[in-house]
Amino acid sequence: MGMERKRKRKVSLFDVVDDTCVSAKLAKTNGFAVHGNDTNPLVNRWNGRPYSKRYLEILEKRKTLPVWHQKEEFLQALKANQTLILVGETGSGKTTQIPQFVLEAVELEIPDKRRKFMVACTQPRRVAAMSVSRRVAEEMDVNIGEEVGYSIRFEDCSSSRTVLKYLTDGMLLREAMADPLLERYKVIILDEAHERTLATDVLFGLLKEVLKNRPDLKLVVMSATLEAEKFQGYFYGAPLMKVPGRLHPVEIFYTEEPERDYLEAAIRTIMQIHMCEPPGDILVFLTGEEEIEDACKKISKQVANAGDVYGPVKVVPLYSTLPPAMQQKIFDPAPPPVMVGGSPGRKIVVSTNVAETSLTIDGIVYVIDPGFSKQKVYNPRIRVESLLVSPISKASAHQRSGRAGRTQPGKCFRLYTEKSFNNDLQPQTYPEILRSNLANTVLTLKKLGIDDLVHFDFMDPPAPETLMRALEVLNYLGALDDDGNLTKLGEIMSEFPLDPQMAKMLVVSPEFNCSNEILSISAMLSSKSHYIVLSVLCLESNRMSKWKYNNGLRMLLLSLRMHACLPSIYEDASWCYENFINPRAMKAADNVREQLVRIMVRYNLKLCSTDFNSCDYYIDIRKAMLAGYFMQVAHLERTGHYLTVKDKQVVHLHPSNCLNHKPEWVIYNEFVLTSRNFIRTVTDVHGEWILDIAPRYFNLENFPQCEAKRVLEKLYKKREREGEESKN
DNA sequence: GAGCACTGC
Repeated sequence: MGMERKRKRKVSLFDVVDDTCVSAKLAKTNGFAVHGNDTNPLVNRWNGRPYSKRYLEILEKRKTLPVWHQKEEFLQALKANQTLILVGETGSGKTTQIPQFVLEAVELEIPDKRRKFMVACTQPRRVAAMSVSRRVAEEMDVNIGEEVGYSIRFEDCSSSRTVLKYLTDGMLLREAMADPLLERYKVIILDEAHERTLATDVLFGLLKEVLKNRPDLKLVVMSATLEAEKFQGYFYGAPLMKVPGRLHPVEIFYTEEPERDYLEAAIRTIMQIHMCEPPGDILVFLTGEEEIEDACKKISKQVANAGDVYGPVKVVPLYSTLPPAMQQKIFDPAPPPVMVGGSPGRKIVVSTNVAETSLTIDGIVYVIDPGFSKQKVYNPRIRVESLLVSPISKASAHQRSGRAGRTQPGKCFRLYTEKSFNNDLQPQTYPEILRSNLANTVLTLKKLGIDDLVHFDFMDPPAPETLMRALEVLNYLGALDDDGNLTKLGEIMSEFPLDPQMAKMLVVSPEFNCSNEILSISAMLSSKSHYIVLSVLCLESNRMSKWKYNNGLRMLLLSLRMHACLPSIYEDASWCYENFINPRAMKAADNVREQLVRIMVRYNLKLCSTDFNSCDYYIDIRKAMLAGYFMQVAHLERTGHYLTVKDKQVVHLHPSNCLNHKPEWVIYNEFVLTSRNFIRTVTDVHGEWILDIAPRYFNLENFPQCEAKRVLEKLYKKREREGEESKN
């Protein structure tokens, strides 16, 4: 209800607040008047220039895409409905063609030409947004960034002339935070909706509300086929259009019996294909880096043992944290025969789920699918996200097998029985929203003006406990008041692309006189800090002892400080080497830092540092960290183990920590559940600070009985005594 | 004394 009221108010402001006036004027001077020139088939209506020869060539190819056969049908359905669902498999051309069809059919200027609207098309991944928009700009014979553009974090490649914008789903959600009715758009296309990313799921619910308040806005939801009816039900029975894909047939094979060891079975299958099947590259899906590297070694060894009768093999690992140069190897051609007339070579790609959606490798003919992947799971009771090797879904298995049929008919070997496929695999992977900590999402929703989360129309509503946990965390952080309304602090926090704890730490850091340092820490933590230092260390264990000799934390903070002061220093490769720093990761962190600084400046948050020679320098930093992470405190018990405060989980310092002793109180950035409960990226804090900085969370009245409580009680009493003494 | 599925802002 609250949201609707707010929205309506915003609509009434429509004529007063018109931030597109400038762009409208620009558009006119940029030749937008040619818009009416549709009748001249040789002139591009978007920029008034004659079409190039290349345009006409591409146009002929475009017309052979399956989706073109249904162009008229689509345009009629679009005209007649506010929401439309379009399902189509890989190769239908929907991602590139549908937005162009929409442009042809929708009036993007209001009659007096004071306002110009856009068409948006969302993608779950940045690379897709970039590459697809480039392709479409070429197809439309315009320059990228002008009439067709894209917008992703760190890069807005669009202009006042842009009529079609590809953007990540997360980016559209960000835009909605500043413009809740998405008033700059006339049509919004949500692509790859079946992937059910957190951002897409939030956009679903949001757009349903926006559509009620914006009768002129249209929504097209594009997805793979499997969940089409569910989407239809959710969007009030919106019409469904099906577009055939264009893939080569893939023959599916199951095992007769369940496999006990999928890794062994996968390698056995590879060898069978290599020795018995016609030429063609192989793609194997495994679960993680270590498993993949291990498998690659074993495969190379077995191929070598098989002898020269069979063709040569190139085994290539693939996972997202692999350096880009190594990732490129998946596109290398298969090796040539060893001798003239010998058996042709084969490329074997051993990959995580990246090859399922994000990366496409042409030339794959055989897919081996053991049926597992690492998936995120969330336990709201102890607020911990962890990764678990779990069976994949039917949809995922389908997607994997499709990877064999991109260039010619292929084969997919599923290392489980057909019965297991039918009975054991769930139809869809659980959407991310059901497997995540929602603190950040709830903050975003509040900022979007959604007051009543319980009745928010989620396609799959998260567990009430997960929502309650998120509300509780935000309330303790001061982002929401006791009625669940967004506070001024919460509003500022929501502007930062960070988790709420980190956003809080950053927003309050000027009070501790260390925002320059906290900016660096936030930037590095949110761009995976351990890769900056530790991956280098692991490779050079002989240098590690030298590094360990120094106080690790101080060392890291020192480099942080240099980072804060001299951002160009990491361009010096030898300096990076000497200081155990990965320049690529450092550059990424610096990008993040710059973005955070811009937000700080926008909200008048002071950029400041304590004097480096002051003994308060590190203390101030640690206090600011505590101000964000006081809900992630662990206490060292007399038994020598750490217990997380309140949740009372036994945890261990992750061996990658830089501490040379076990402090009584620590705050941690991450709780990871692997062979044991580990807390990773740990900083020591003092009990006295806890009382000062988070008195409400550490209020002893509703505190479970434990050693930490007794220690805190003593500290409170000591403080009382000191207070009285100073009075006397 | 362990070892990060994949995205995104």
